[in-house]
Amino acid sequence: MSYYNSSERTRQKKDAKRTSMMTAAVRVFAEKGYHAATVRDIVRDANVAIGTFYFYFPDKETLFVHLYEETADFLLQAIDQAVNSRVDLPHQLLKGIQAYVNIALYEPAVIQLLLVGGVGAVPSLTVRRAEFRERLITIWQRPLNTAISQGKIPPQNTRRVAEAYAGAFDENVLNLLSHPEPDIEAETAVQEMALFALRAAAYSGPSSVYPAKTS
Amino acid sequence: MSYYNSSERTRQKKDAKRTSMMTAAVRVFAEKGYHAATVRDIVRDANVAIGTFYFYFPDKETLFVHLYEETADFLLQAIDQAVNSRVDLPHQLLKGIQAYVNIALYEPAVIQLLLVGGVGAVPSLTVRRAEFRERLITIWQRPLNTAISQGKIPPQNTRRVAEAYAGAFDENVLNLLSHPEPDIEAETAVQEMALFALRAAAYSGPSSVYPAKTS
Amino acid sequence: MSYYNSSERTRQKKDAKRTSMMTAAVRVFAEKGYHAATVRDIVRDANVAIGTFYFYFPDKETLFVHLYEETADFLLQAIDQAVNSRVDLPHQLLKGIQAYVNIALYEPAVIQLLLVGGVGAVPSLTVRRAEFRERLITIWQRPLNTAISQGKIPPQNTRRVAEAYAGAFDENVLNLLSHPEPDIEAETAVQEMALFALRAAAYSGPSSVYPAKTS
Amino acid sequence: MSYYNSSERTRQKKDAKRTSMMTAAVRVFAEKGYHAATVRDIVRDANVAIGTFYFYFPDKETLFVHLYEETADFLLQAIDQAVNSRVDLPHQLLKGIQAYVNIALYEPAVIQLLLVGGVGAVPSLTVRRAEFRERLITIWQRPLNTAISQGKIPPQNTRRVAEAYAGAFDENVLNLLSHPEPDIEAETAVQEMALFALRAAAYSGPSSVYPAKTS
DNA sequence: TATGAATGAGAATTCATTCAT
DNA sequence: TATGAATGAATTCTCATTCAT
Repeated sequence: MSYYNSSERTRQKKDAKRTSMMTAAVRVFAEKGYHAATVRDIVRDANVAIGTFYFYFPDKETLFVHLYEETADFLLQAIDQAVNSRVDLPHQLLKGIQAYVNIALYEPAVIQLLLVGGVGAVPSLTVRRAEFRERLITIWQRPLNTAISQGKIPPQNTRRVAEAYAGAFDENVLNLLSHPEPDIEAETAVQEMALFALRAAAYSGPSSVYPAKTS
Repeated sequence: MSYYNSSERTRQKKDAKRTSMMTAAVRVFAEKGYHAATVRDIVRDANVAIGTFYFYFPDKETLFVHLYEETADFLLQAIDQAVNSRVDLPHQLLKGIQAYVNIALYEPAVIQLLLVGGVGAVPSLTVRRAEFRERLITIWQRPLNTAISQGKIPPQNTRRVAEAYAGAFDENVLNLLSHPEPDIEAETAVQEMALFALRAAAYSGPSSVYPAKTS
Repeated sequence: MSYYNSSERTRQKKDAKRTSMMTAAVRVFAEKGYHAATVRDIVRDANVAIGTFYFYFPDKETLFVHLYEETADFLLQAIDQAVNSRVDLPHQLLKGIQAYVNIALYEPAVIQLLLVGGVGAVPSLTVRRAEFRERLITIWQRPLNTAISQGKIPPQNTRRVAEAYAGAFDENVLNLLSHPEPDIEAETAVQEMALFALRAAAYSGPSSVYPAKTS
Repeated sequence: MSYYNSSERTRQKKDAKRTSMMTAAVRVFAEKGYHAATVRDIVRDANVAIGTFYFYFPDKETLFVHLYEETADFLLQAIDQAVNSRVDLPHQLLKGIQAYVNIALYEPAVIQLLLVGGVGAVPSLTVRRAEFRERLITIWQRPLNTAISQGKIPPQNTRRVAEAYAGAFDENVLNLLSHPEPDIEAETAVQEMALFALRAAAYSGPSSVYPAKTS
């Protein structure tokens, strides 16, 4: 075991390769979807032999599910942090949406994986997808509940509204991405989405989230 | 699938076999998704031999795409008709949503096929999916534009709002279906969805779509 | 179903192919043993495509186990019938051994399959092998028990003796088959084996099983 | 595997690693059979890296064959010594059988390896197996020949009888081992096997090998 | 028209073996 | 000597598709 203490560099190399393979896997899965993506596609993209794949991962499905969960965690955490960084509903929505759109712009594979890639593909994914949606909905629901208890918005079925938010934002983001130059339109989109959400919650406080627009 | 009876393509009675295979295909595709559904599954369900499948359809993918389009047409037409049956925004939204929810309740396969089944599965579907979303968005956009020109709602980016509607309704419907007894909750859901949409469009007319609820 | 009543010829053809594939499988399994025999070997031998194999059989292991059981049944039945065709121990042994040796000579694959081919190979075979040995031992044990009750041989542990018979005959047969011209030596071998078995059971009746040897 | 300590090959203490791998290999091969046993299984069991395996052994098959031969040598030598330690047929058989049964009881892996493990599995083993059986048969044949020349048993085909002995003892031992508590029954089994063998050789001298049993 | 036996490309996975460190 | 990451040939099995009847 301790014959050569090269274990440090080896470890790092191994981790690097592992990471590079996962990156390749995300690329391929995002591009082709779970079924159409073959293990051969992945290893070709990662420039390793097929056996190497199975040295690092037990099988294709496990890797996919793992990637899905990791990606979901990443997205949810980002949105959640953004939302929690503010205390008033307008800014909570704005920041949350901003976080979502940013990820969509700079890591489009995240959206591909979570919203498109493996939707009806892997049986064992159905559960994870449900969990992902549930957590996403919860993230949007919390600020709504708070706003109600603070009297900022009237009582309403926040669960349903949060669901609607989640679906609405997905569709807006997907459409944004399908544009030729998404980043240019992004800021406008974020504001419109936030205003949409605010109105939908019957928010009647300070109407704009941008102080400049004082009208 | 009762909704196929309304299709022009199936008026020829002689190919009841073709119809039965398409019905079976919808069932199987909806249940298992595109990839997991095998041609054998379909013909077994339709009680015909596998050769018969290839007499009527060129291949699995073509059939799926065809089914997807037909299903999309069916759904879009139903929503469109419902929307167009009214002239005021509140009722347009209400009716449209109602139509959507009804179809989801009584032909859940439609939702499976369009929203879940083959999303990231079939390459040649990407285009059709885009078209489907586009048309769906257009359906929701039109009444918004009308309402603006009538001064019922303030000017706004109706395209973005319509996208949000489409996504929001999908998510609400999907969540509704995942409940144990969707039909019981359906009416409430429809109203909440309509109110959500109305508020989101900054509608400020008669606040309720149901006269009884005068509060 | 009844469109073409060619079902008769088709059925027969199918059965014929099925049989020919099983024959090929026996050949290959007997020659190479379970693991070394690949499905490709079998279909090559049977002159069909690899898919055809899986059209007829669920998988390699199931086929092998089935073949093993069928072969075991065949051998056991043959020996059992031969033994039961006589009533005195000498002839029972003689006939039983004769049957065994005959099968070994004319269907050597039977011996390969049962004694060599898949001994330590397939987990699910362990049970079948144990059953096969058990039944074989029982076949040899019965005439011994009868002989004891008739006073033809002294009381003894017939179970152990029957085990010894089974093992002894196997080894004799295996050695016979490894000779250049087994059939020439076969008759002598059978007699020697029978005499061996008779002596081993302490049989003291008419010493020869062949009436001609009256001395 | 204690019996390898007696091997000349392992006298060099420096390669305890080699020995530990061989021991592990015997364990694993005996437990799973040649094909199911992977090199990884072996090195895991021996607590070394997989590369180490290939430093000591050219490949899996060579090791197996080597192990088989060594194990065969060990068993044959033990039986041979036991047989040669006596001069009269009854005790020669008794001692030989005793030696065999003892090894089976205390080193069951020996029996697994030689009789079960890789019988039809390794092509290059066929020859070694034949040699092993040949030597085993010879061991049993020699005392028979001696007994004939001493007039203790009538002339007979000692080759065939020796084959039968070998097969019979194998089967008896295998059955003994498959019992829940083999060691309890072992002594009885040995005596019955010896008497079986004596009778089968038409031995008519002092009937019991145990003077006490004077009946 | 209808059948279903037959095909074979292609997918996932295993595992003996090599080799840079 | 020892390690274990990396390799890729080989295997089993699936399934869309074809075609003789």
